[in-house]
Amino acid sequence: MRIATWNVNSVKARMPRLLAWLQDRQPDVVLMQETKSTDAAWPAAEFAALGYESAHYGDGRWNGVAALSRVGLDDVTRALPGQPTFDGALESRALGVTAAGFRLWSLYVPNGRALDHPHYAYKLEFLAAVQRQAAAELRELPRDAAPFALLGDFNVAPTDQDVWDVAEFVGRTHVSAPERQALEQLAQGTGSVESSLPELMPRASADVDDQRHPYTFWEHRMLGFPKGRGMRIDLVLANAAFRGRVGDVWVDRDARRGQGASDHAPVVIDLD
DNA sequence: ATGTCGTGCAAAGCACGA
Repeated sequence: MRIATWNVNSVKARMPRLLAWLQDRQPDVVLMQETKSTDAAWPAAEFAALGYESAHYGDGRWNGVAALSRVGLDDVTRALPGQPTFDGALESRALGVTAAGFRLWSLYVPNGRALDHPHYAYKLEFLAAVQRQAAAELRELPRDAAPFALLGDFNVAPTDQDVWDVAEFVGRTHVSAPERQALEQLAQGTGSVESSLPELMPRASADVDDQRHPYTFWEHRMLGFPKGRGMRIDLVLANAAFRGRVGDVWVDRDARRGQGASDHAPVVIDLD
């Protein structure tokens, strides 16, 4: 069983590489973020041709979350109960699905923009809503027997080692104490620390700058990838039932290379 | 600090978000 999470930064623009990647990597389940698609424009038929059912929840121009599965796709939940709005709008940033008995959430956490920006408060409120929903769903699970995970673009670097130069981030979002505390609360709420811990990543590419802290995102701007200026912000938070089945977690850096790449690389989880 | 992308609108240039 292979589960992946990937911020594709427009499904339309990524389609050629995405289809090739599915055929090459053969994931069973893929959680996507930033599809930038409407439900009407979602290319379900092209995914179906490769054997994937899909569910999509999208605004159109911004956001958009989705799930592909070739092992069943049920109990689709669009948005978090009590999810905060921004400028009065409910944004498509959360999609819950059940696949092969795995309860999974595809999450695109708000960026925050700046510490004094309303988007930052929105980000913290969103993380609190994730926490409430995770806690509610975990209470329903039979004695932690069912695997549960929160996957996606959290827009938070868990530690100082998860950004290319911490000095660049002083006073900025993604590294602030409240964001990291919200992430830590989430980790506690799932009965787990992150699954994408360094010791679980033996298959990280040989040319990774720091294999203990593989990045998942490099800005398109400023030649972020060629210069190695990355961040680890695409995360997997999982309960014990999920963690107990994890054989390997790795960042697919090849998907970040070359023309037509998203600014995020997929995080791939191989389970027994 | 911002060299790149992607989108939508309404028009091939800009505003916005990241």
